[in-house]
Parts: sequence; structure tokens; C-alpha cells
Amino acid sequence: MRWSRYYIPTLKEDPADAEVISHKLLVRAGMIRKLTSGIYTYLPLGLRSLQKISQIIREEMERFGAIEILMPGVQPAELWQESGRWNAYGKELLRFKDRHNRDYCLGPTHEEVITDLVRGEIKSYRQLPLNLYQIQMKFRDEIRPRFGLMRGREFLMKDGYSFDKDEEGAVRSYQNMYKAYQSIFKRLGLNYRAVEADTGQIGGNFSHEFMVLADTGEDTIVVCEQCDYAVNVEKAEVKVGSFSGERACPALKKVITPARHTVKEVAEYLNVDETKIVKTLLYNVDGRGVAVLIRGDRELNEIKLKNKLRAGEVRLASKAEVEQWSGPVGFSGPVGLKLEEIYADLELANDTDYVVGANEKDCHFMHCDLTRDTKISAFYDLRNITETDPCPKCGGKIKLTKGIEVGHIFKLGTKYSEAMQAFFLDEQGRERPLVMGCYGIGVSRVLAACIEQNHDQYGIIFPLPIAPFECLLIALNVKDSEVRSRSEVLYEQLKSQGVDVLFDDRDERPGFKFKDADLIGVPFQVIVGAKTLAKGKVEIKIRKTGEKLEVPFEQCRTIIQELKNKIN
RNA sequence: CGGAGUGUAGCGCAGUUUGGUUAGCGCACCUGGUUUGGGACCAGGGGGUCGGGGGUUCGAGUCCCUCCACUCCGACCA
Repeated sequence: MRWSRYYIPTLKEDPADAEVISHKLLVRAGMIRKLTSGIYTYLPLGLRSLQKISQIIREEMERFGAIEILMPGVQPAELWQESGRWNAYGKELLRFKDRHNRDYCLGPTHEEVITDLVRGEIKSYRQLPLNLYQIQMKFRDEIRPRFGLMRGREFLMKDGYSFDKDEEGAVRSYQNMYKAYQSIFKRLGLNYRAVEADTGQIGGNFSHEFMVLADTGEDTIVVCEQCDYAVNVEKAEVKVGSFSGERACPALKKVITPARHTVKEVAEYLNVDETKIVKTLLYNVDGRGVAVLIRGDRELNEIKLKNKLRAGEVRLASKAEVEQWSGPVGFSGPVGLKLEEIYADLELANDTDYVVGANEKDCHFMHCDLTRDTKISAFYDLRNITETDPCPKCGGKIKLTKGIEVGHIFKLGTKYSEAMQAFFLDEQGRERPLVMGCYGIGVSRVLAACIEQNHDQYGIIFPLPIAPFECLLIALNVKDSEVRSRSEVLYEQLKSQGVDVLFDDRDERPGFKFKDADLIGVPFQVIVGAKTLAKGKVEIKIRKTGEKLEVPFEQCRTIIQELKNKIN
């Protein structure tokens, strides 16, 4: 491809509305343009990268037995009503009506459509297992799209679905896809970790997320430094030792704590450690009031709470609810609370003599023993893990790090097949629901995550497999006839030996071309200039290392080939 | 949805507080010339519903009302 005839609108300055580096660089390098909030056009370079990512995904999916199809983006409401998600999915599902006033939505995911497809065709265990996937634009009406391609409303996704005759087969399919994902992300050249994750509203039994490690990630993951344990914080189990000490606690005593609301204020005022204070958080769980107790210096994990209570909706109580169940906001406590359900974090069972709120303005209780003075419904693991906690698996040291979720695999079970009556006949002629799994990769998010992980002050540093071009051939001064003709020769040579080459044949000054070259991040630059050419040489610059090699003109093509092979 | 901010040429911005000639700067673009190894220089030129609508005023980019879009924080979501 000749740059002079191509479409790469690069920018000198950062776009004003971009915050994170991948967003800035994608726009500056002429890879994307925003149409409206969370919705982007992919320009030639951006599209090429997406196609390279997609192709790797295709190859690995097919290698692991999946078959590509393409489903519609527009889906009828009936299917979603059948699965129960028309109501459950919420506002993220973009709904609209056609001219006949029938309800439709733009597909945010395709469990309904695929289940509908398969239930009409798959009638026998002999047709199983089956694994279908597609690469397609999804639409999710995010409340707050942000960070460019990282959290868009319209985005390119690979979604795959497996169907098995039994649990055992479904586990095999899941493990098969786990391996496929490992090899996909490895081939893409990303620094990633597979972590255990919560299943969220898609539901099912267990799941893994594939996280690209980057500071700008929206997820926090826990990684053990000693063993292979890796998990999303939302799911990280906290191991607490059992209580061994003497349980001595003086009698409960009410104290005045004027206008001290926060744990920090109360701790300072009463001169006790934050670990001796119990926070009482009031929640509205599916419409009923629930109190949750947690140590003063800890954070509650709402997902753990939601899962433990098998709840649908969990939200902090409103001011009015707090006043109804407890008293003035800031002084809630488990003693004398007008609520049936009080849950406490496991860690609290290990100590006594706590400070708690008294459900009364400007009052707290000291010397509270939770088993003596309160009615705790149950002790559960409810808090977020911290770096001082031991690894739940091996007891070793753990580290918290940020990650960008680029892939997610779920074992769905029979949730959709039962709701939508996707049955088949087994070996004994019995009717059974298909056992499903689903597997997603955010293709456009992979591109953003890749740039978050691979850039410097000058621009993008693409790993070879994702780079829009493998090699950028720069003719330094196209008005110099020797430079012009020699670079034309090189261009033809590189093309003919299968190198994906972009030829910068523009009539621009060298500095201008160098800046653009570094910005778009093509892995290898071949620089043809009058000075080196006079020595019969050309220059090869490796974008990643900044290393420059002067090589004889005739050897350039083979050296590029060697560099390519070395990385692949 | 709550809070904060922004909207002036393709991009990045000044001007708005205190209303007053023809709305400005840098980059980009067009023409001519010089230049050519890290975002050149000189000269000339084109491009504006100042986010939309309404109002106040002799006069509005500037003041008032209203609507819209975009960004950030939060809530939400996975």
C-alpha cells in the first residue's frame, strides 16, 4: 500500500475529549474517529488491526473445533421474553419498534438467537457436541461510555456458544475453549492472566476472565506471587484464621460521639483502633432491609453479598430507609436494630469488645460483643481481599493489580435451553435440555488494551500480530531519483515475498515522516535515504527497541524476513 | 440519573468576567518560491449558522431563558 494514495489522517495534537492513552493514540494515529458518544468509525489502519485480531481468533477457534456463523444484529422481543431477559436485562438493552409497532432490540449478546437456532435443528445426542461462534458488532447502551474503544456502546465482539449432551461434555467444551483462549491471547502478543470471575447476570456455574494487565484497567485482580492463583477481587475468597483468644468483654456502654459519623472520626474521638470499630451498612436487598457488619478498616464486597443471599438486586439503603430501620444516618448499629437480617463478615467473629453505632443521634456503644449483645443471622465472607491477606489457595503473598477484561468464558448449564425449550433425545430416548457454554472476546477492546500495554511517548508500539502493517518502507526524499527508484524496487521485493508493507512515498520532509512512522507503531521501519544509499545500504529501525541497523541494500529483504520469523 | 465542566474554521485554543469597528492565533489546507535524516521557512490565499432556538438591547460570541451535544467524577453495568 502506498501512503500517498491511502487514508491515514494523523494528528499532531491529542484530541481534547480523550483521557486514556489508547484513545488518544488511536485517534492521533488515524485509526478511529468518533461519530457520537461510545460509537466509532474504524479507518483503514484500525480496521486492518481488527481484521488481524479477528483472523487469529478465527484460526484458533476453528483449530479447537468451533464453526463460524453470522447472526443478526436486530433481534425480536419475543425471544428475550422467552428467556426472561426482556425484563431482566435493563436499560443497557437498546429497544425499539418497527413500523408495525413490534418490539425489537439491538443484540448485546446472542444466547437467545443461538438457542432459538439450535433448538430447531439439534434433536439427537448424535449431533452433539456443537460449538458455533461469530464475530460481529454488538450494541450495549452503556450508561457512561468512556475511554474510547475500551468501553464503547457499539463494539466488535467474538461470541461463541457450545452445546453438549451432559455436564461432563460441557466441562470438556469449557476446558477446550479455555485452551483456545490461552493460545489466542498468547498469539496476540498480550501480557494477560486468566482469572476466576463472577458469572454476573449471564448466570451459570463458573467462569474465567482473560485480563490484559494495564494500569488503566477497570478491574482489579488478585494474583498470588507463590502459586498460580489468580482471581477477580470481586470473587477473591478471604481466609480468616479461627479465634483462639480469651473472649473477655466489659458490659455494653453507651457513649456520646457528637457529630462523629465516619469510622475515622469515631476512632479518633474514642481513641480506639479502626479495627475495633464495626461498620453497619444497611442495604436494600430485593426490597427488604438487610444489615451488613464489617470491620471499620475493610471494604464490603457487594457481589459476595449478592451471591451469598442469592439476591437479584442489592443496593445501599436510601436516607429514608436508614431512618426507618435504624435512625439518623451515620449512627447505625446492630444493637436494637429494627431488622430481621443481620449478616457479619467472618473476620468479626475473631474478636470482641467492638465499638458500634447506637441507632441514635450522636451515640455509639462501646464494649460490644457481637454474640452476646446482638442477633447475627450468619457470619459470611463478605469483604474485599487486601494485599495483607494471605493467598486463599496456598497462604502465600498476594498482589493486587489492574486489568482490562478482554475475554470471558462461562459455563451456562441449562439456563437458556430450559427457558427456551431447547431439548434433544439422549441415548435412552429421554428428552434432555442442551448443556451450554458461552465464550466472548472483545475484539475492539483487545486493540485498545494492546495499545495501553504497548506504547511510548512517541506513539503506538504494535506487537507484530496486531500491527496494521508489518513493515513501513520510508523513502526519505522522493524527489531524489535514486532514492525513489531504489525504494520502489524494495517495495516490490517486500510485497512479493509476502511482507505486509506500507510504503511512505509522500513528498514530505524526513522529520515529518519519522514522527508519523513512530506514531502509527509499525514494528519495522525500512528507511531509504540518499546518505546510506551512497554506501549501498538502507537502514532498518525496530520500533519497539529503537534499535537501528544499517544493512546492505540487497540483504534488506532477507533481514526483514528473519526479523519477522524471529518474532513469530 | 446526581455532581462538575466544555461547546468559537478540519484539529488544538484565545476572546465572554466589564455587550461596541470587519471574530482572532497555532496546526492543517490552496498558490508560488526556497528547503530536505526527527513534525521547515518566506510571501500570498481560501475556509466561521461563535452548538440550536427564543429573549433583552440602538447593538449580543459576550447578558437572560430554554433545548441539545460532548467530557470527567459518582451511581449503574460485566
